Amino acid sequence: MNKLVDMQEALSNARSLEDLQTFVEGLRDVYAIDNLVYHSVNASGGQYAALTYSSEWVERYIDKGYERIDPVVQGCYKRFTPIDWKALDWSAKPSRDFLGEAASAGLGNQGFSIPIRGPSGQFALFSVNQKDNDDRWAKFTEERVSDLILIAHYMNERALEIEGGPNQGPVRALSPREKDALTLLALGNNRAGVAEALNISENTLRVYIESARFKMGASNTVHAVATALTHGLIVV
Amino acid sequence: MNKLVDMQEALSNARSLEDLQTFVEGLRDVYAIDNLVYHSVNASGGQYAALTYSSEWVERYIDKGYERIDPVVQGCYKRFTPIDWKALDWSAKPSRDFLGEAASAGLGNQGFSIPIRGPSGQFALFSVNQKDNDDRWAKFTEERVSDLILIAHYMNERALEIEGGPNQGPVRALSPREKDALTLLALGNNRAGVAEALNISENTLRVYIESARFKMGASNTVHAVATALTHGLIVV
DNA sequence: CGACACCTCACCATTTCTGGTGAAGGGGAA
DNA sequence: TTCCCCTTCACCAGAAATGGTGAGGTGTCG
Repeated sequence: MNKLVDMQEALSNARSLEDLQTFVEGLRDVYAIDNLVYHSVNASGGQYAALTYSSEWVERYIDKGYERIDPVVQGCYKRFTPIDWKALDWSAKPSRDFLGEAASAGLGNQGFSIPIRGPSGQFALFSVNQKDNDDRWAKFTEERVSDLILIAHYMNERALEIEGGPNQGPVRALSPREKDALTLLALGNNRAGVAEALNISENTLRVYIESARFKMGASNTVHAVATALTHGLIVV
Repeated sequence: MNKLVDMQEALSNARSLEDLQTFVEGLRDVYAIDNLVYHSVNASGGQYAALTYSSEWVERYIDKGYERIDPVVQGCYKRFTPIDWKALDWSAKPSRDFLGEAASAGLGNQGFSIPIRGPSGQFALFSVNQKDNDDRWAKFTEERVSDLILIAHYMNERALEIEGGPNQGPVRALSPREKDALTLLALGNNRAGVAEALNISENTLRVYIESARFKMGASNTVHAVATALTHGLIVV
């Protein structure tokens, strides 16, 4: 009996956001986990989540803007590798208060999260939460973390493909010169410096910046560079 | 005999970039793959690669700047999910020429790549290249892709931890107001708009932008926003 | 061949940004 | 309590970016 294969198949049949919610609930049961969370944010700020926490906790979390102090979110955004919640920094006072509140809301004491990054600035967090002692939790993570990493990535893949999910439309590709221009600007050059580096006149340079801006619907240079960056159109 | 577990152990013992090179060669032999490539680029443009291609091909590739036309690189930068090279766009003339050259250099006709993204704009590509017919290749990918996804992620993790590898030092954290300011700028607001949104004077806003610039060593606003973005200091 | 996208350059008035300096109250950490 | 960082505001001159329009050449795809 291979749980991983079953889960992958269940995922490949998911066709809607509701299916993903059903999937995380099924995953929770199959792996005997207390709570599971999949949460995705895209470059436009659009969010989508499928989770098994109580709606009271979710509402409170959103209401209070806890994502701003939650060490899981704050810590994972700067990482890319799965991390046990114990390894995060809980020293700040707001963090400890938050921890107490979470416990009151019925969350388990153990957890780990898998950060997932996609193109266009998409970022998702796949978290497992469990009420358990350290020994059993260590055993659980050792056994399950590989499966869950794969499931997290497959789930993110599905979520991005599903209509209305965290995905967002493509942006028109940039021409080589437009990429060059925006890349050099992102690196800190001003227009004069970029024009010199590219060996073109500043007037020509402006045409590239403006056409790139137009293509991406950006309102100014800062916006254009930021958009190109978050959409993976340029690499700095 | 579990190859995956062996490989994970071999990886956890890697302590240097040379060890990673040895690792990819070992991985190639254990999985009976023709060629393997791990290539990482960080936000500062620093690059590191461990691969099994001939040094002639690597030199030629770098010399000619083939990363600019290689559909594998171009295609993967916009994706986050493993992809078979057959599914990429090879229609452009430079792409087809490149394919011919690669074949002459002894590369196999089949391949897939696993894009991996880290924080601070780190991006790595883990590619498998094989000379094989479609049927056997399909069977190979079906059997091995899960293992290779995990290995790719573990390898990237190790590479980032190794001194001199693709990782780069942290940047001083931004204050909440500094984040607000840069975020709104990245979204396309000008200073007047940001000041209004934040309900502060434009003079105050400037202090934030300048102190953020100072912290990140950015030479202007575009650079500051780009840096904050690629280092995961702000989310747009 | 014609459409279309790309690359190159110019001009000009206006808006916006930058650099540098000074100052004051609030809060947390040592 | 003292020190440092955060937040808030002001002034000013000079540098840089912007918006809009026009126009020439090259290459590719159908």
